[in-house]
This record gives sequence, structure tokens and C-alpha cells, in this order.
Amino acid sequence: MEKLKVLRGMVDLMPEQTLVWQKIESTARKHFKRAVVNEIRTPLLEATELFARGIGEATDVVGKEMYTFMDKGNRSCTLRPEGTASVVRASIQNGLIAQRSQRLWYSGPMFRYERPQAGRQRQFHQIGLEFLGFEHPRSDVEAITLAWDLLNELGLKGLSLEINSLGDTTDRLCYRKILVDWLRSHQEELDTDSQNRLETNPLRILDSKNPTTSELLKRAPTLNDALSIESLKRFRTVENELNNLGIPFEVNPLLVRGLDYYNHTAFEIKSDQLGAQSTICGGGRYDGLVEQLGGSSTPAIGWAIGMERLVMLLSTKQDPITHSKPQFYVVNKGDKAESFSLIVARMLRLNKHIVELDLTRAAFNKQLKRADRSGARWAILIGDNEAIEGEVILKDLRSSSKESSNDERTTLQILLKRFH
RNA sequence: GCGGGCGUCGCCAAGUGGUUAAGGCAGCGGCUUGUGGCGCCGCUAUUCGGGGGUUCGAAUCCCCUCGCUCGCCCCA
Repeated sequence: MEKLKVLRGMVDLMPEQTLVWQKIESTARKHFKRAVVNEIRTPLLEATELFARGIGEATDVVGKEMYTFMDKGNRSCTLRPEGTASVVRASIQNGLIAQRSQRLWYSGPMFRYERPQAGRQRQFHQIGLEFLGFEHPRSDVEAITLAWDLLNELGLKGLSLEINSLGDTTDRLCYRKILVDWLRSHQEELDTDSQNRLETNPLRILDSKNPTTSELLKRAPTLNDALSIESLKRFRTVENELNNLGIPFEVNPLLVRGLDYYNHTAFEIKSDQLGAQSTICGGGRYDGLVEQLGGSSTPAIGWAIGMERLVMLLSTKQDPITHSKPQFYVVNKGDKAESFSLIVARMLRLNKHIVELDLTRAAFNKQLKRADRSGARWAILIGDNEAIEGEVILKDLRSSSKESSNDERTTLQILLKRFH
């Protein structure tokens, strides 16, 4: 029979790995709580239309990377490739923005049909933040700060922040025209991918990794040159406030984000310790999206962190997180003992102790061997004799004494009397 | 979708044409019928991702295929 395996690009997380994930999740939860950012959870599955309209038909994500299928009602459904569109949809639908501004965060799996490689799976996980209804550039700065501080709180080193301004819609259209005109005059020097993008998504050409193209782009007109006074002023405010906070950053005029909805501030946080996929956080302002998805005009900014990439960074660190070891390991042999051991283990757990119960019915010495390996401090030995008397033998596995007369033993006997 | 590397037991791994596919870890059983850590003994791949082919003979050579992995594209 053929072996069953996970789908390509999907990953099983084994017990030793889930510890790192739990740490990230709990750190993030606490971090957001301190900034009064509330959690939102939306479905993994949405109408295809949402992403097509929200993210943009011309993007790679929508064009070739979505998990899309027809359901039994003949509706086109898509496994969410990112979180922002869903959060905006949910906020509009539930009247969240109509009431007041919102600070939201989410975490969970996203799906993109791509070739897997280091730091990129088909099912991957993001922690994201969305500020809805905040217009002032200070909200950009707070959003960025929350990303930066979260990553630092997790103990990551070698991070760098890059920011850029894409301007408002008018700026972008204006620049788009300037750029396309300029690139047309150098069309022969462009790689084929970039030539295609001239039609579909010219701004994406800016962060092409093709060497000759990127060389050419050094001479191209920059986005900054096309910014209006207001947009420029806005961008300066972001820069100044980041400086005030002492958060180091660099302006990267070639930074363009892959999704259509961004305007004004765009940013990425990269790590120097990852492979080719070095961006661990990406985000920006998306003032037009809410309206585009049917809500009232609402300014917004957000970001997303790639959890797999975080995990890669945290797993290479020196101090590994380890599983909690049992305090008690219950060894039992014999029919009455087996029955009684269930009671003893339960009783200890009800009193907040960590207890591993041996369920194998193996020989005493085998069970003790396992007790030793489990890392438990105490072994509780139960045979039929003990079970009949309602007693147990407590053994300290660190010393070699058979029984010990300290507090643990006393506590145990008191508890036993109560439950027997 | 396109390139490079790799695929031998649950894990790590030797073996690169010749009768039985090393070894280590883990697991199981025993020495020790109710007392661990150490030690010793034994057991655990009719089979080398799958399918064809070459050969007297293949894990080892060839072809195809699948999977993993790294990179391109793109993105978190």
C-alpha cells in the first residue's frame, strides 16, 4: 500500500517544535495586550472575489498562487492567501469601523500555491496587525514600532528596517507614467519578466533581482521624485518619529510591495540570518482598500510577520526551549494496582502536579527505567499490596533512597487519605 | 513553471557491480518473576523512494517517475 504523506508544501509540527510556536504566540498575545490591540479571527475560506478585488488581479498572489475551487453550491472559494482583505471584509460586515477606529491583530494559516523552499511553505502562518481608521503618520510609526518591538522581545538579532513612501494614488499614477515612459526607452535592456510587467504591474519592476535590470534602475527616475509636497511631508514625519524613538531604519527607494492596495508608507523588516527569503515582516498603508471592498472611506495601515521565518531564527538560538518534565512518574503492576494508579495520578493532577502514568503493564524494572528517563523527580510505586492498603511507595529518583521522609511524602500521604 | 543537490530501518548513517545490506541512537526481551540510572546478551530492513532496463550477478551502472531540499520567480 502506498504511504500516505502530507501534501507538498504542508508541514507537520512535531511536539518539540510546537514549543517554539507556543512561545511566539504567547509573547505576541501579551505584546498586543499592552498596546490595547484586540484579536480578530476570520475564516480560512473566503469568496474568491474578495481577494481578486482586494489584492489586485495583476498581482502574482491572485494571478497564480491562490488555492481556489468551486464548492458544492458552485461558488468560487479561496483559501486565504493573506489576512488583510479578510480583516477588512469582516470589519465592514460587522460594523466595526462605523463605530470607531480599530486596532486589530490576528494569527493563523495562510495558503499560497508556490514552489516550497527555505522559509516558504504552501500553508504558512502569519501574525498580523491592522489599524483601521487612523490617518495621521503617527499611526504608521506606532504600527512599525509594534512590529519592531515584538521581534526584539522575541530576542531576534540582525534585523533591519527599510521604509519607503509610495505616495498617494495621484502620485503613484503620475510616477507610473514617468517610469513606464523611461523604461520604454530602455526596453531592450530589460529582462523578459520586467518587460511583461511594463503592461501589468510596472512598479514591481523596481525590486527586480535581475542584475542588469537592477543596474539599469539605478539611473531610473525614483518614486520619491514624483511625490507631492504633502506626501513628502508625511514621509518626513514618519522618519522623524522613528528617529525620536531610536528605531534604526533605512530608506529604500526601490521598496515596492507586491500587493496593489498599498500607498504612502511601505516597510519591511529583514533578517541577515535567513536564506533567500529574508523578509520576516512586511506592511504598509492601504487607505483605499476599505472603500474598494465596499466600506466607507477609511485610512488604514498594517503588517504581517511570517511565523515560519521567525521559528527558523528562534530555533537556531543557543538556549533551546524544553518540554516540562513530570514531577511524578507512576509505576504500577497488578490488576488492583493498575486500577488504583489511575486514582492516584488523577488525584495528584487535580492538585496541580505534573504526573506521567505508566500504561504499559511492563515489568517493574522496565517501568522504573522509564521513570528515570522521563526526568521525573519522584517515582510512585504501586503494586497490589499497596493498592489494597491504599498506600504508595514514594521513591526519590535523584538520590537512591527507597523512601524519603520529606514534605513530598507527607503531602502525598495526606492526599491519599483524603481520596481513599 | 524553470534550474542545482539528494533519496539505505523511527532517527543518524557505512556500503559506489559479487554469495548473509556495517555500526550508533531509540525501541523490545532477558541477565534482575516487586525496585531505575551502569554493564552484558539477544531481537528489530527478504531490502536500499517507485517502475523499467543493462548484467551470470545491482543499493551500487542507464532511463523514466515520484518525493525531499536549495535557488529563480514572488512573497511573510
